[in-house]
Amino acid sequence: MSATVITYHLGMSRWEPNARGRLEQTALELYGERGFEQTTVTEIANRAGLSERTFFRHFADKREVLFWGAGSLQELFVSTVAAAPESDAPIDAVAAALQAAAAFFPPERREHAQRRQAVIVANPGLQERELIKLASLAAAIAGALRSRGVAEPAATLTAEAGIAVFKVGFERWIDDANDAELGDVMSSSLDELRAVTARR
Amino acid sequence: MSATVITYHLGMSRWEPNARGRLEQTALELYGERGFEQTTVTEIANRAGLSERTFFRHFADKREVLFWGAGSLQELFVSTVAAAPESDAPIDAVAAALQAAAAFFPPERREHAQRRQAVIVANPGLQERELIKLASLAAAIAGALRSRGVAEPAATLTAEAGIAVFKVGFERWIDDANDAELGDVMSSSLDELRAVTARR
DNA sequence: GTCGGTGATGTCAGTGACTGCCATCAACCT
DNA sequence: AGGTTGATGGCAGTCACTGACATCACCGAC
Repeated sequence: MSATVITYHLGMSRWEPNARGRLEQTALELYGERGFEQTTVTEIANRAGLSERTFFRHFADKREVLFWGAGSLQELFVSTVAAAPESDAPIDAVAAALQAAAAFFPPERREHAQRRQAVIVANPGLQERELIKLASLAAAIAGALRSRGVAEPAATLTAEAGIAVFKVGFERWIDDANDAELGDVMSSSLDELRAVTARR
Repeated sequence: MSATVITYHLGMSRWEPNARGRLEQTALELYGERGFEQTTVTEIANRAGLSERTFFRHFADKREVLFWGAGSLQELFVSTVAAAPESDAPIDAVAAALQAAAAFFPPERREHAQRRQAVIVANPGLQERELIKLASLAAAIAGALRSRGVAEPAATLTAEAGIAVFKVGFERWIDDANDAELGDVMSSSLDELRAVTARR
């Protein structure tokens, strides 16, 4: 363990910069090493050179530290759905958003995503948090579809279908031995969903 | 508030029977009256004539008391999928399970379901718990489909599509002003999903 | 240049969820 | 009668999370 150096340097501000980022990184490390439940918030904060209280100023709870990035993904989904050509069917607007989202996970990020996902699947509480983030994403997509004039329940069902594809696609991308592009996995997963729900 | 009478009666066992059921009912009442977070486990247990410690012997945590019935619903889903004719396509086996599940919520149970759902939608933590129960349900359905010889990712996608229909259908049934049968709502929701994912 | 406001942080005390451990006591079995 | 079992109570302890208040470098107004 490398001691975190917290000293004042010439030209530096009062505190080490990027407290939130340090907390995020430290938390992922500790959750990975000892497991989520065996890690206390005090440990995370101290290793990051901060106090427990400061952790809770940056993150609403012990789980949220792993999900802080979800907001930008949601914005990307919503803006892509909104920007799709009017002529696109709802499912095609969602398909476009899936491609845009896939671009947020380039091959370089796969290893980090794997570590993160390993922590999440090992703890039910973290899975709960992931699921509610995805549900929030689905609700936002449904809202964007409604803004395009899609009625209910079509908007919600299309959004939920899109999230189902995202979940399955992302999981396959994480687990896949070959290094397929996430966008391709998303495309084939959507195709598969269409095949599976098609009337015979 | 009616005082809970905890006395020993001739021919009765040492404790009032059905401790779990009393805890469940009391918790729903208090969550509804004061809200989930404003209710302490001690309050629930005491009003039910038990101790906090006993609450946690019956339920893993404060949220679980509202979700104890999920197990039997999951069994119903799985056994119905397993019992569907071999000739059924995966989505049709899931459709049959949706109908079987709908029979678990006859019109008489709607009012209770509404009260329960009102508590859940008012609290993010409870929504998280509901979502992980649905995810567990989806995983179980996917497993049942795999036992029928359905390959991945078709099994998981079909199961997730089924859960999406269940969520949307259940919510519509709860909110619906007219008193449609849940089975009918499920059918039309599934039709809508098919329409929305269909290729043009 | 000094002075007061601001923002990020620390400290501390408190509440409540949850757990481990041990005691109790009626019912049941032998 | 005596031993076992099962559901419970009591108690101490940990830890997540919150509110209130103090600190102190920075920064802009004067």
